[in-house]
Amino acid sequence: MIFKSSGMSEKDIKNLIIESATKYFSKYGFHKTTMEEVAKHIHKAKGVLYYYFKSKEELFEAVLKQELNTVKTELTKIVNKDSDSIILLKEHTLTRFYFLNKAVNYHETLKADFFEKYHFVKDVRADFADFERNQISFILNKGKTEGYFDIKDIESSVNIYMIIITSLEIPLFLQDKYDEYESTIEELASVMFNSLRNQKNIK
Amino acid sequence: MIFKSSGMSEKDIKNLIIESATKYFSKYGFHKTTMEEVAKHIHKAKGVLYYYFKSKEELFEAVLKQELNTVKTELTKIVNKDSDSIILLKEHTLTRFYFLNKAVNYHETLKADFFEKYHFVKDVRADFADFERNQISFILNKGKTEGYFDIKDIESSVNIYMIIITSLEIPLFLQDKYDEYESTIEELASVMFNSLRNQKNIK
DNA sequence: TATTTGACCATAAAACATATTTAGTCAAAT
DNA sequence: ATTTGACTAAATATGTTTTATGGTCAAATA
Repeated sequence: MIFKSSGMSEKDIKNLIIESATKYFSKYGFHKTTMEEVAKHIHKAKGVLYYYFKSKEELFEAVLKQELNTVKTELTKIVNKDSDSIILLKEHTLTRFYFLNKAVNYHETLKADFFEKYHFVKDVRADFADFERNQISFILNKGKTEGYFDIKDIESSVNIYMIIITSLEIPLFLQDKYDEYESTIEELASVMFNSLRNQKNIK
Repeated sequence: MIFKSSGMSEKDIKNLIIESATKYFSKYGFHKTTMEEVAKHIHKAKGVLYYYFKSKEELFEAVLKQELNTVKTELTKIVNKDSDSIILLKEHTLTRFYFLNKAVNYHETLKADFFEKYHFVKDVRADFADFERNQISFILNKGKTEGYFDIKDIESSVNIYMIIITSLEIPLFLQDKYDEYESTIEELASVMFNSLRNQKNIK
C-alpha cells in the first residue's frame, strides 16, 4: 500500500508537471514560459519542479520527448503494417508531416539552427533524426528485397531523403506554410518514392 | 563628344557605385554597410550616392539584381543548349545551386522569411522565382514533348520542384551546408528528374 | 545642365544605467 | 520522500543618454 501510493504519486506528479508544462510551452514557447506559472497551474510551489527536473531545459526536453514519442508511435504503426514498401514510404512521409505539424514544441527547436538559445535540444533532435533514418532505411531495404525499389546505395538514398525532408521543415513549420502546401505534400512524397521506384528503362 | 562623355560618365559612376557597394554589402551585409564607406571607397561624397540611387535599399537592390543576373545568364545558357531535357534539368539544378552559392547578397535576403528587416527585397526575389519557374516550365514542357517526361500536370510539377529547390536554400546557404552537401546535390537533382521520367510500368 | 559637395537634421542604433523578473537553491516543514 | 517559500544571482526588461548613420539640400563645380 505504501509502495503503491508513493510510487503512483511520484509518477502522477511528474506527469502533471509535464502536462502543465506542455500547456504553457505550447502556448508561449520556451523562453516566455515561467517555472512559476507551470507550478501554480498544478497548485504547487515552484521548488517542487526542481525535485523532479534538474532545470527548465530538462523539463522542456521531457515535454519535447513526449511530443515526439507520439509521432514515433504513429510512424512505428505504419512501418509495422505489411503493405507494399511503396505504400509504406508514402504513408510514412505523409504521417510524419501531419503529426509533426502538430508538434509545436518541436517547431520551436528548429530555431536551434539559427539561434544559439536552443542548442540544448540538439540531443533530442538527433535522437529523432536517428529514429527516422532507421525507419526509412528499413522501408527502403524492404522495398529493395521485394523488388519495388531499385537502389544501389541504400544509405545514400536515405541521406537524400533525410535532407529533403528536414529542409522542408523550416518552410512548413517555422514559416507556417503547412496549410498552404498541404495539397502538394502528397505529390511531394510521390516525387520521392517515384524516383526510387524500380525503373527498368534506365541507362 | 558632350553626349558621349556625359553619357559614359553617368553609367561609369553608377557602375562604380554598384561595384563599391557590392564589395561592402558582400563583406559586411546590408545593415553593417554604411553609405559613407561605399562613397569613400570611390573618393566621392556620400550625397552623390543619392543622386544615382533613391535610398540605401535601392542601392542594395541594384547589387542584388546584378548578382542574380549572373545566375540568370548562366542558367539561360543551359536552357538554350539543345541537349536532352533530362540533361538540361539536371544541369540547370546543379548550376543553379553552384552560382547561387556564390551569391552572398542573395543569401542575406533569405532572412526576409524570418526577419522583418529584409522585406524590401521581396520584389527582386519574386522576380527571380518567376524567372526560374518559367525556365523549369520550359524544360518540363520540352521533356514532355520529346517523350522523356511523363507529366500530367506541368504546373503542379513545377510547383513541387520549386518548393523543394527553395526549401533547400536555407540549409545550404543560411546554414552554410553547401560544402557538406555538395557531393549529394547531384544525387538530389537526380531524385527530382528521376521522378519525372517516363515510367512505362506505373499503374 | 548635370554632377558633386559637405554641413545639416531626424532618426535609429549603440551604450549605459536601473529596475524587475525569473531560474535555480536550500533549510525548514510536512 | 515530498513540498514549501524565502532567498540569491543572473537574465531580462525598461528607461536614458550618446553616438552613428541614412537621407536632404542649398551652394559649388564643371
